[in-house]
This record gives sequence, C-alpha cells and structure tokens, in this order.
Amino acid sequence: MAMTKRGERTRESFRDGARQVIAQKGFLRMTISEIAAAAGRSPASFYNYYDSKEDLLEELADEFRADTLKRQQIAVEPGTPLYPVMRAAAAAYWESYKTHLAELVGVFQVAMVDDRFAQRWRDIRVAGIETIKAGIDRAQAAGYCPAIDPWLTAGALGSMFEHFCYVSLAQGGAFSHRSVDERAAIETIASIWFHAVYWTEESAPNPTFGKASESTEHRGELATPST
Amino acid sequence: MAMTKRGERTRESFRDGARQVIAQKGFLRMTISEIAAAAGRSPASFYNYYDSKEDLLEELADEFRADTLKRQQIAVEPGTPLYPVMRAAAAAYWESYKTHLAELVGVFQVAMVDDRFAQRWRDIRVAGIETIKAGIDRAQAAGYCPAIDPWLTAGALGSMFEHFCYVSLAQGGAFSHRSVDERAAIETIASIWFHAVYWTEESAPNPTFGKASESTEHRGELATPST
Amino acid sequence: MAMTKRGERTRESFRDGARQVIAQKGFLRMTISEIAAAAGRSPASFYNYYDSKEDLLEELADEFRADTLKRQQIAVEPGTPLYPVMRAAAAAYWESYKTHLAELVGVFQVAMVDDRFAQRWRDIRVAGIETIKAGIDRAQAAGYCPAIDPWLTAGALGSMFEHFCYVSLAQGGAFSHRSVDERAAIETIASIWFHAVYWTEESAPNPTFGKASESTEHRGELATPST
Amino acid sequence: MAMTKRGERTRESFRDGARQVIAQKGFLRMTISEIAAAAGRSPASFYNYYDSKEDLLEELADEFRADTLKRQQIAVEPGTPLYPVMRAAAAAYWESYKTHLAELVGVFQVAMVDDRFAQRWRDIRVAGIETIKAGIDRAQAAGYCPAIDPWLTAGALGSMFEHFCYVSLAQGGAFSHRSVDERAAIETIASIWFHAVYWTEESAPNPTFGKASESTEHRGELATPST
DNA sequence: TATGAATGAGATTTCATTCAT
DNA sequence: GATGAATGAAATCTCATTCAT
Repeated sequence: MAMTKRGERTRESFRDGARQVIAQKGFLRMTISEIAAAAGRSPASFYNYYDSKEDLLEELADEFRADTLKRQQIAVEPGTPLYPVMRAAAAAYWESYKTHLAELVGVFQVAMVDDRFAQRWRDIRVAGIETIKAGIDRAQAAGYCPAIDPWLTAGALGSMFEHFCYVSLAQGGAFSHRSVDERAAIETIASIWFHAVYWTEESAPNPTFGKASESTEHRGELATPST
Repeated sequence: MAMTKRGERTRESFRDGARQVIAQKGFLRMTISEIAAAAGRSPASFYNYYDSKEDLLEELADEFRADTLKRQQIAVEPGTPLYPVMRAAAAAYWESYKTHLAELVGVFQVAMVDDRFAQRWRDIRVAGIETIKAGIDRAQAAGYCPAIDPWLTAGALGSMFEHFCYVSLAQGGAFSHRSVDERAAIETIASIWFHAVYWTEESAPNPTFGKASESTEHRGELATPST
Repeated sequence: MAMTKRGERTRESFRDGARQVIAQKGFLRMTISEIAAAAGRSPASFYNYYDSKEDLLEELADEFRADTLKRQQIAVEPGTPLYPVMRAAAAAYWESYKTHLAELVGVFQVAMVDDRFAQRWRDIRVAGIETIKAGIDRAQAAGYCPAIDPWLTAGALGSMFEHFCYVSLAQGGAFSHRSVDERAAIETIASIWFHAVYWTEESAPNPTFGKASESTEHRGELATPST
Repeated sequence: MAMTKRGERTRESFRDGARQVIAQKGFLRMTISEIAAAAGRSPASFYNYYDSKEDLLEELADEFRADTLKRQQIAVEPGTPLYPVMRAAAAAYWESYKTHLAELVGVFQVAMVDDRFAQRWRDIRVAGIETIKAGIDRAQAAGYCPAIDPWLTAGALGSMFEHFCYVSLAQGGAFSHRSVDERAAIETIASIWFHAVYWTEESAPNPTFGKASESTEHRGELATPST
C-alpha cells in the first residue's frame, strides 16, 4: 500500500509502457508481457501495481480526466468575435486528444466488450458533447440555426472531433501515413463547427444541383460518400 | 475449389455467424469457435472455407463494397435544390453503414494492428471522402466556402459520418442505450454537411461572445469540448 | 457434447490418471499437467472433458456413489448371529474404501477449502453413519447399550471406519509402510463396533485400576493417548 | 542466531498467524503472504525466522509435543474404577486436539506429500496408540478381550479419537455446522473405548438378526455403512 | 530487523489449427 | 464435406524467494 519513490517510478514506467504499446497495436492486442517489456520490468512485477490491463486503463482514464479539466477553461472577454474562440476550443481539444491518444483508444476498444467501460466511454464523450450543446443552445437563443436538434447536432460534431482527431493522429491521416498539418486541421474543424451553428434562414444560400458548375460530368448523379 | 450448393450454404452461414458475433463483441475478441457456434457448424469446418478470421473479413469487406456500389447512384435533375439531394446521400450512407456495421467494425479494428487492413480501411474511407470532396470543389467553383481546405474538410465530414453512425448504431447512441431517431439523425448530419459548405463571406454572420444572449452565466469562459 | 468411443476412452484415461496421482500425492498438490501426463495426453486436452480438477473430482465422487450403492445390500436371514453380519458389513466398507481411495482422499481434502465439497463430504459420510445409527437404534430397542447417544456413537464409529481405512490403505498402516493384514483389520473394526453396541449394564464388567495386573510400572499414572 | 525480545515476538506472531490460517483453509493452500498478513508482518520478514512453511510447521509440531507432555500424567490411585479414568484420558486427548488443531491438520496434510512429515506423523500417532495398546495389554492380562489384536485395536481406536475430534472440531460436526456438545462427545468415545476392551466371552451377548426387535422392516438386509 | 520491490518458475487456461474418420 | 478429438503455443496470473535499503 505504501509507495516508495522507486515504486512510484515503476508504476509510472508501466503506465508509459502501456501507452506506447496501445499506440502501436491497440489495447485489445496488447499483452502484459509487452507492457512489461516496454516498461523494462518483468511481467510479474506488473501485478504489484495493477490487477489487470483494464485496471491500468482505468487509471489512465482518470489521469486523462484530471488533465483535461485543466485545459477546459478559456477566459473570454464579452464582445470577442466567436470564431477565434471556437478555434481555440478546437485547438485545446486537439491537444488533449493528442496527449491522451493511447488511453482514449484503449477505452474506446474496451467499451465494445466491457459494459463498465462502455459506460465510462459514454461519460467521457458526454462531458465534451454537453459543452458543444450549451453553445448551440446559446446560438439558438440568439436566433441562429433554428429547428435543428441541439443534442443530435452536438453529438454529430463531437463525433467529428473525436474521429477526425483519431484518424489524423493515430492513423496518420485519412489518406496515407504522411503526417497532418495540425494548424490546418484545427482550422477545418473549427470552420465546420462554426458554420454548422451560425447561420439563419435568410443568410443560408439555396444552391441547386448542376447550375453553378457548368461541368456536365457530375450531372445526373451524386455519388454517396461510400463508407 | 468448385463449390456445391451445400458448401455455399455453409460458407454463408459462417459469414452470417461472424457478422452476428462481431456486432456483439467486436472482431478482435471474436474466436473461431464463436463464429462456428453462431453458424451452427464445427470450428474445424470453418477451415474448409477460410484460412483465418482475417480471410473471412476480407470477403465481408468485398461484399460490402459490391453492395454499396448499388446504392451510390442517385439520379438528380439539374436545377434540383441541393439540400434534399444531400439529405438523400446522407440517408444512403446511413443505410449502408447500418447494413454493414459488422464488417466495418471489423475492418476498423484490424486496421489498427494489420497493415494490409490499414490500407484497405483507408481505401474504403477515401472512396467516400472523395465524393464529398468533389462536392466541395464544385461549391468552391461556384463561390462558396472559399479558402477552406477541400481534402481536410471532406476528411472531417467523412469522420463525422462514420463515427456518428458508429456511435448511433453500434453503441446505441451517445448517451444511453435508447435507440436513436434515425430520420432526425440523418437530418442532422445533412444539415451540418450543407452549412459547412454552403456559405459565403457575406452570408456568414459574425457573432461575438456574450452579446446576443444576455445570460451572464457563461460570460467569461467557454469550456472546450472535453474528450 | 456427443461423445465417440475414442472420446470416452480419453475421458476415462483422465479419470484413471487423476486417481493415480491423487493416490500418490493428494488432490491439492496434483496439477493438471500431472493428470495429463498420467493419462498420456496433453494438458490442453484435459479441458475438452473437464472444466477443472474439481469438476473431475465431482465426477469421481458420483462414480463412487453409484458403485457403492451396489455393495450396500447384504441379504440376511432372520435369526442369523449378528457378529458375522457386522463383519461382512465392515468388509464391504473396507472394500469400497479401498476401491475408491483416490476420490475419497480428494473430496476430503477439497472439503477443507471449498464449501460445496464440504457439503458433499458431509453427505457421503452421513449416508454411512445413518446405517450405523439405525443398527444402534435397534440394539437399544432390544435393551442393549442404554443411555448412549446414538448419533454421536454412530459418528464416532464412522470416524473410526473412515480413518482406520485411510491410515491402513493410504498411509500403509499406522506404523510403517508394511502392508496391513486386511482380514485382521476388518475383524478388528467389526469387534470394536460389535462390543461398543452390544452390552448391557449387567453384562459389562467394572474393572478397577491396578488390581488385576500386579505390575507396578503403570501404577499411579495413565498416559493419555497423545494425538 | 541470538534472538532479541523483538525478534521473539515477531517469531511468535508468525506462529500464531499460521495457526489461524491453517484452521481456516488448511496447510497446503496457505501461502507465506497469508501467514504474514495474519501476523501483521511482511512476507519478507518471514524468512528471517523460517526457511519455509514446512520449517514453521516443524516448530509447531514440536511445540505441540512439549505441550501435550504436560497433559499426559494423570495420577490414579490403585483400585479406582477404570471407566472414569478412561473418560478423563479421552477428555485430555480432546482438549489437546482442540488446542493444537492447526498443527495437527498441517502435519496430516503434509504427511501425504512429504516423506519426512509422513514419518513425523506416524511418530505422533504411535505415541498415542502405544498408551492405548498398553491398556489393552493389561486388560488382556486380566482376562478381558481375548484374541483381539492389540496393535490393530489400538490403531483403530486411535483413528477414532483422531478423526472424531477432527470432524467435530475442524468440520463443525458430522452433520452440519452446529457445534458439538463436547461433554457428550467425550463420553461417547470413552464408552466405545471402554466396551471395546472390557468384555469377556461370557459377558458378551450373542444377539441374532431380526429376533430381538420384532420390526420386520429391516429383516432380510443390512445396509453396509456407505463410505 | 524489517520491508517494499522485483522476479523466475510454474500452474491454469484459451484458442487457432491440424488430423483421422 | 463435416466434425470430434488433440495439441502447441501463448497469455494470464500466483507465489516463494531474494535483495537493496
């Protein structure tokens, strides 16, 4: 129970080792031996600190929660244009995700199998989605984006944040392993977020198919985004 | 190599069994025995048809590809308002994802571990993202959404489609296991997609923080979406 | 579930192997690997038939129960002198114990740790003790051994049967590994059983200490049986 | 080697801890960690005092031996009726077993696996059995119980003492976990012991089956004590 | 003397895969 | 084609024991 400095260091090396391995091959395929190897310890030693992989993952998730709380508060002066604020929020999210990629991947994977983690996963997501929804509520109160469902919209935008970060950071981008321009990526999600919320019936254009572009190649069909 | 009718039936029962099990507990945790049990066959029989779980998954992915192609063509008359077209495309995507949830989950999971599947996963995604990008290109040609990066925007929107579908269909929604209103969900992603693309510098509002709403409770901070 | 002849043979070889190993080193120290080695199979194969050592032990215990039932009935003509009948019963008990030494040792050991087996152990014992008690009841009805507690006496005699058999058969006798004269051993427990029950106040002698024997060496003390 | 007071106290706490744990779950399943936990010490500390569980058990057995010696001497006046003397001896045995339940269970269990302990176990038993045998010898010299084998009879009675005490004290009685009436239990074994030895050809009744009792329900069979 | 930490050795258990029928 | 049976390989976990402090 008592924990010396040496023990604390070892515990940390297991956490770090696990984060490395999760990043490489995911949580479900990760073995205790691999964690131990990455930590430079014996597999048996692992059990002096954690009961199981899942136990360690819970600790990582808690750590994530604590660390993320710090990033949450962005002081804003009333009257500040909203777009830069939203970009800053998106950047904070991106940074948080980048720092905690391993644990998020881990929780996500285990959530598919373990009900307790499924609940934890929902809790983590909902915390983020709620702040998006709060923003939508304020926008609607101010007359923007009437008639959209705030919860569903917040959920969809949260999904975008999550998965775009995941694909960009864990999978090395949508298209290849070339790394992503982070500044541009943040700008992108901020822009989608902003425009999805800040529009009115009058402001929104009403384009029609095939008019604007004189190109005929797409006329007559619109491919659905496949997967 | 030749395949009798009986063999074809067995092969199909393995595919169906695997789809069931993947939906329940994911691909990585699924065992051959479980596939066989769900198929009502013996594990040994599995090897008469497939070399491994991954082999079967490849077949499922191909099946998905073929089936999705059918849904791709949506005939559109020039001059049709774009929003309903985009909603139809979103609905087609949703339907496709719903039908092929199991294989998509499987490919997604294995992509984290296996390079060949990582490539396949990228191919599947890119096919969808490309059509979104084509739409953005046309919108920009018509003067909409200047200065955004078409690839990144398409990637982010694709991520939203994918993950929102996944969370809604596989996890039972963001908040609980209550099932999702599919019509409203489709409307939501269509709306985000549309407004993210169809705006111009003049049309876009320029809201500021704390002005519109007189509520003071949020003044001075904007929580970032945590997670 | 279905079981071919080959499977039946393997299952049996695990049972036999386990019985050998239990006889050598007891149940608690026995490993699955040892069972498998004794059975000439791989440890993995064990799990095709049993979930655990305990599972196998339950089957052995059931087998014992079934086999012992056959030995239970001894036809006796009314008017037969009782002593030979009791000797036959003792002999049957001895034989039963000898045949099923392994499972009895196993159940006994696990009973110390596992509540379910403790109950099973009690059930097995009580079945034997009840028939002893029934005999005592009849003896008391006929005026013998008044005032003794039938349950406790039956319990004590049952303990004697059990443990004397165990010590004689499993431990190779009280004193060394020289094997025991089985006929004499059976005669011994039959004699104790008989005389413990068939006496009356008048028939019983009332010896006093130190009188009969003139030897003085033991006068003045009576060592208790130490353990 | 020299032992400070502090050391002596620690050593004792390990002994006491071990006795507790053995009583709960037997010797074979007991771990060093459990001993240490029960002793309120660290597992590492254990090795300052003992080489192994078995080492400690040897010490417990020695302690038992020393303590039991004190109970052995019962001063008896010549001419005293024997039955009360034998009851006192039985009571002393019972008390001794009760006090040293843990070490006896431990030695008994290890005897099944370890030859050195098998020998020690035999030594402990034989010490008790020898005094029973000495009594039988004297009884036979006085004309009682002719023709029985003194060694085997003493062995069987010793088994009864041992196992009845074990079942009553460690297993909570033959039938359930209700505790046993100790006075009645002692009376019971004393009675069996006495009547097994003090009878003569003339004194012994010669009952026959089915005569004395007119009940016909058991006529024609005598169930053997199963197990 | 005491103990937190570390670990080798080994037991249990699972599972993909092969093979004989 | 189908499947019961068998097993090597590997993962999880336990625990006696050692060692540095």
